[in-house]
Amino acid sequence: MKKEMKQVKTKPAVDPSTEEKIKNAARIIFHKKGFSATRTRDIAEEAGINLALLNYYFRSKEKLFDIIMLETLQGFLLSLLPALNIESTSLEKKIEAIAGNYIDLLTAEPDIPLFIMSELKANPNELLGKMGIKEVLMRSHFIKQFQQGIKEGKIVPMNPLHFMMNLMGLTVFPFIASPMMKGLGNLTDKEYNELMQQRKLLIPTWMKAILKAK
Amino acid sequence: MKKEMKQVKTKPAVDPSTEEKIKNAARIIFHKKGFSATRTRDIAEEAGINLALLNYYFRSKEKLFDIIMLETLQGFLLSLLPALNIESTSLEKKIEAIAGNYIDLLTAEPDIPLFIMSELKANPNELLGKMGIKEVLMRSHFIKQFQQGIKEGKIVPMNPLHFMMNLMGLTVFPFIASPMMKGLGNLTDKEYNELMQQRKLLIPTWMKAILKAK
DNA sequence: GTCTATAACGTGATAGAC
DNA sequence: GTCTATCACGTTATAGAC
Repeated sequence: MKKEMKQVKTKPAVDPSTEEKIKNAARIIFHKKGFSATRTRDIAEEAGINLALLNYYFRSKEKLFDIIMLETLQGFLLSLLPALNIESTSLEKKIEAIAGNYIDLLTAEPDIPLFIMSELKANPNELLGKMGIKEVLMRSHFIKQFQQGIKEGKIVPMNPLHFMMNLMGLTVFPFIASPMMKGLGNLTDKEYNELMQQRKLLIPTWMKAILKAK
Repeated sequence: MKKEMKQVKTKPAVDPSTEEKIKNAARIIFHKKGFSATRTRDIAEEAGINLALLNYYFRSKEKLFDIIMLETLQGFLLSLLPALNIESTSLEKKIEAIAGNYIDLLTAEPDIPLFIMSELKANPNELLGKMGIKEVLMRSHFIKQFQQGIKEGKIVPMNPLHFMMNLMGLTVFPFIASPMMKGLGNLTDKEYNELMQQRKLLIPTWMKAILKAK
């Protein structure tokens, strides 16, 4: 019996609502600094609004964070699904699509992986369970092709989790470790991004080799 | 002209000094929660001492953190060196040693990688430069063997950084992503550790395949 | 809805007795 | 060296005017 009605936004892209402005600011700051290190004042400043408005719209720092966390995790995991479930493409093509998509996504938003891993560990919640991502992933066409390949002797038998860890490790880890890697290699951001672009082609090659390695 | 003298510890193992107790507690809490999320009160409680003593010995939370950070980073990176510089072993054997060492280290202290990556990013300092690890790594026998392999046509030409990222990605990433992977795979800690143990043998096989992949 | 001012609380650090 | 008590400050959240 709620009486409030969602306000109709006439030009959401040109003139984002205050709520949107706060969420966008929160996303940026939370991703960059994590929950504990961000102050609500930072978010308010980034959004160009007053601190009180944040609590007016979202009641608390934690509630705002939960929203950002959920959206971020969904964006990260669900971006996999389209590639995973196209029945017409080979396993190799799917690997190519996943690596390419992730590298593009993370080049644009490099803070996401470390944010997710840190906050998921700090707050072992049931988010992953609620999202039902596990079931979707494990029943995907991608996994079916993988197991079919094993059955046909084209792929060396291996726990699918190893396979997922390898693909993610090769793709996502360089973004998590970029401060260290840039430091060890004396690389500028531009040079590092070029390495990442190279990996779009390299990772599928490597993954193919891994599938046959024994 | 310092007049203070280091106190002689008669039984450091049995009866650690207060300073040691605080450092050990700080290491545990900082590794688990990172700088921002840990409160000095947590450290004091973990150490079984009073909060005031922490400031008496280390002056500030930040100074204590810097010590832990330096020691942790050294422990993580320098643990590589012995394996890297043995001239009598093959590249394959070195990969085996590195993967095995890291998996053992991180099974015992799984918080270390996420701690290092997070804090290195939050505070882009010159620690890595100061440690001189870059030079040591790039001039190691390990890298020489790698480049020799390329010259002899036994290894597909590849930026050494890709090689390092791959080895670290396959080895270290599963520890960084363990909350997510355990969630996706519905695994207990014990089952996850078994997967990690399997990887001691699998990673060298995969890395060997990667070196030849084209 | 948006602001200013302030309350309520948590945290790092110190004073001072022992 | 170690403790209790307390300060000083920053931060989240709210009250209340507009």
